[in-house]
Amino acid sequence: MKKPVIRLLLVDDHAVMRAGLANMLNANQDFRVVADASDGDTAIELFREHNPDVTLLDVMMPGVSGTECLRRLIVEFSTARVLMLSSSDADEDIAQALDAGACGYVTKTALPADLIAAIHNVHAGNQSISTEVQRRLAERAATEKLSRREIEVLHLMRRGLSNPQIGEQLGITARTAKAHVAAIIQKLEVSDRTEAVARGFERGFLRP
Amino acid sequence: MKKPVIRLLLVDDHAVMRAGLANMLNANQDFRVVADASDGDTAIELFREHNPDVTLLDVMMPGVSGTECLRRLIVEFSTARVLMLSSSDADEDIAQALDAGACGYVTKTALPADLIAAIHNVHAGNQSISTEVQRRLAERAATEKLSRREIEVLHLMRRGLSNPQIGEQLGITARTAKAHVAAIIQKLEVSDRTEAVARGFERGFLRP
DNA sequence: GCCTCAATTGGCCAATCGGCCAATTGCGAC
DNA sequence: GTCGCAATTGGCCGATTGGCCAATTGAGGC
Repeated sequence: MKKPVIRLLLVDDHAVMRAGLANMLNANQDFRVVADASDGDTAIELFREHNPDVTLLDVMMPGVSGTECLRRLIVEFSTARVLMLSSSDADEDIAQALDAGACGYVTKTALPADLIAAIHNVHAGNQSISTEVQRRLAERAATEKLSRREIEVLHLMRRGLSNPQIGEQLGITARTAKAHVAAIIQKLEVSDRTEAVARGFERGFLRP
Repeated sequence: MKKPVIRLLLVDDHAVMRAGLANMLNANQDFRVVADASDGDTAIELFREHNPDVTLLDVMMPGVSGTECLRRLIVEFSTARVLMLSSSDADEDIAQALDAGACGYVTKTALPADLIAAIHNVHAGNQSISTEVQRRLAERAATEKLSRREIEVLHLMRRGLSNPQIGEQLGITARTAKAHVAAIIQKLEVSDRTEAVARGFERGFLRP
């Protein structure tokens, strides 16, 4: 028994996925799933209780988002090793997760062997980011990112507000709102506000 | 052995999910996963080969969509029993799948026990639709649905085309394109084309 | 302390948008 | 065969949009 068992915490709102993962990982001698949660709050509680070696955390969750949950975990347990699992490959999700301190990012389309390798990697203290994810990150770095205010404006655009309405909502002039919209259109390299919103969904700034 | 084993085909582009499901379902005496596929074409081939009792089919797949795969299966094997598995709860997906002849629709947030019950249901020849899904369907029935042409126009709006450009693309007058856009805005109960596109993403007409 | 960048605001203009009126055609349903 | 609906097109008008010019302020980084 030179290899100690790696104790895992699973966090995913899809119960079927959790059960499936648990089954699969427990079948491997190297792992033992010690707890699983369907939401961020429960996840943090269970982390306190079990102090797992590696946490598998789904990015997309109702309520406390996966990324937000990650942030809170890192604040409380700076040594926590977290591997993000994601069905979304929106670059915004990836960047935010790694920014928040994730040790790795695996999309759910990855092969089981890749996932297992990633867990080992993360447990060993390395980063684990697939080439596909790295490509996405590079693509993102190439394009300008939106400022906080612009994200805010994008959310109002999505709800069908005109420039004057956006201004009113934010307590600024219609003219300024217009400037923000113009900046968004330019940065996202689109031709109008409608395509900007569409791009917002593609990039992960906006959620269905 | 009064209960014959239910032979299953799994179709999901997420390898991790497939492996997990297979593990979980094979652990149950009632089921045996006889094959699994990561895309629609392979799924149809494997169906021909194994003729499974029930097929679990993911809605969201790259290439041939889950719903399209379902349609083809039904054409070739009219008696095929297919249970749709979905991480999306967009009403458009649900309606299309059931329209195409799915025997049931289970979201991935369902409990494993619910999934198992659903498989039994479908195998017995019943429909299996969760109350949550039924609620969504009712909500959808309440609002008007878009015509084929309008869906087409919505896709062009999403790409940032103006009314004249949409007209050109479709070989119709700018004025007609405008009429379609107006119809879309009215049916989706939104205030402009931008919000219409956002709603398109929410409802499932558009994909990130 | 300086410097960059986000946020803010102004005017001007052609193009586009959304809403209102009304009309014809053709296909599938009952 | 008739009904309903989708698709098509027209004109008109006020509001909104996006692009272009330029400027000030304040916060955070080096």
